Amino acid sequence: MKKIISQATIDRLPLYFRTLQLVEEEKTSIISSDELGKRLDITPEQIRKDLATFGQFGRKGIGYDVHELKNKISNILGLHNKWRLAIVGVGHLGGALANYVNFASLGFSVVALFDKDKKIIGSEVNGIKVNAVSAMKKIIAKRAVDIGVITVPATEAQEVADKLIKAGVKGIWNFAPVKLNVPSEIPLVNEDLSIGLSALSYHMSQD
Amino acid sequence: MKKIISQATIDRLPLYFRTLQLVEEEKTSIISSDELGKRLDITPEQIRKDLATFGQFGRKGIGYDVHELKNKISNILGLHNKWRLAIVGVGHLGGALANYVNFASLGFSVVALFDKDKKIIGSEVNGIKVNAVSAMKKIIAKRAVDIGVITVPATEAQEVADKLIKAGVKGIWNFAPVKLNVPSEIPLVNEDLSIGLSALSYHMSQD
DNA sequence: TTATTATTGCAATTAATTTCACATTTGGGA
DNA sequence: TCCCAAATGTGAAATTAATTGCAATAATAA
Repeated sequence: MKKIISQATIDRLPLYFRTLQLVEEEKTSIISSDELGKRLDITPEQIRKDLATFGQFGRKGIGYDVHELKNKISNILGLHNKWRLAIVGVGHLGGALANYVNFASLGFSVVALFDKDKKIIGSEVNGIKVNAVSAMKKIIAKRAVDIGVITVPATEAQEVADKLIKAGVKGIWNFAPVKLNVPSEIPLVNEDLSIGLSALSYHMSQD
Repeated sequence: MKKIISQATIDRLPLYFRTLQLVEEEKTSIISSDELGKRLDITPEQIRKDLATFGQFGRKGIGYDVHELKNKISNILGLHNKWRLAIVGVGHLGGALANYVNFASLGFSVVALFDKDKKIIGSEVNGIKVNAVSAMKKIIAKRAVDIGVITVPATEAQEVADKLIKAGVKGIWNFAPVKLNVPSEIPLVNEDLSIGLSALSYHMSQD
């Protein structure tokens, strides 16, 4: 009885979650879809519809319990899993992600770093030692890595993806600007910066 | 006679553009929607529909001229403008973006860096000197900056956005996980890493 | 107690996007 | 020259997503 939730809805849930975290810190215990919508520029109807896809637990005339809703969304998104990440490619972007503090508030932690460059292997980034790509299989198993983060050049990304999957990661977060082929049971999310930048360029050119 | 192109289509155009760049390097002069689709995992019908929104210039029975199509997409996306970027917040992420080479192939260049931390101001990143946020107005005008890139903490992002707009930038690329209020004539693109990561977590939790 | 106001949940509708189906065009080979 | 295979372009159908309208519920104040 798996309810199908649309990708559009899934992409809005983190926004709700983050806003609820902030609201919770403000010691507010109830919030309406209207207020949540104002903070995020999303219509309250859209929010109610999104939330309704996974059950009803708002209270008519009142609103939603902030704490309860936050936990519910956290569960839907699987954030209680405390996912463990390995970053492959400790260049500028990989290094930045290794230091990215916002992960922690979502329950993610970086537990391994890999690179193929001998000049980088052995150094430490944010307290984590950089290992050789050749040691991937062993270290990923040992540190119980769930998610592989790919921050290598596009030309090497497919090879790295194959290795990560062979080593046992359960999902891939890809920053390389290339389409990766992965088995259908391995979730893959692409973070393609050139799309957003190009879209910005497009909108700036319209007048 | 401005043709309205959907955001979904605009987001696919950079993928077509990038693939065409690669195909061009392979010295291939003609490509079919079928071949392009295979490389990107997008149906050929979808590609033809997307391209049809801005005119018809494929050749029936033949396909599309790689060079012509690439240039056409570049023009649609406004990539011929050679946009000039300023990055505000030279932390790990801002520093990584300052070094990001993929920008160049799309015609973007980073021409200014700003931070409020006195320990960082005056240092150089990728050959560009980091300036104080207080010098923003003057430097943005002088260096003809088009796009402001926000890589400061969420709590400071709105203030930075206001300053960038006052200084005259024509678009904003925001990496801070917060909803920014900007005038409707200033295009804004949000690059929210927690959305993708949360979506990955969601899909990994479904079984 | 009763009216009023706030707010959710949901069905119906509308809008946007994708997929399908096929007529049309082009080049090449018999 | 004529037929066939390979492609595009596009209207129609199907699907997916967003919006609208409203009944139902809860708290509060008269």
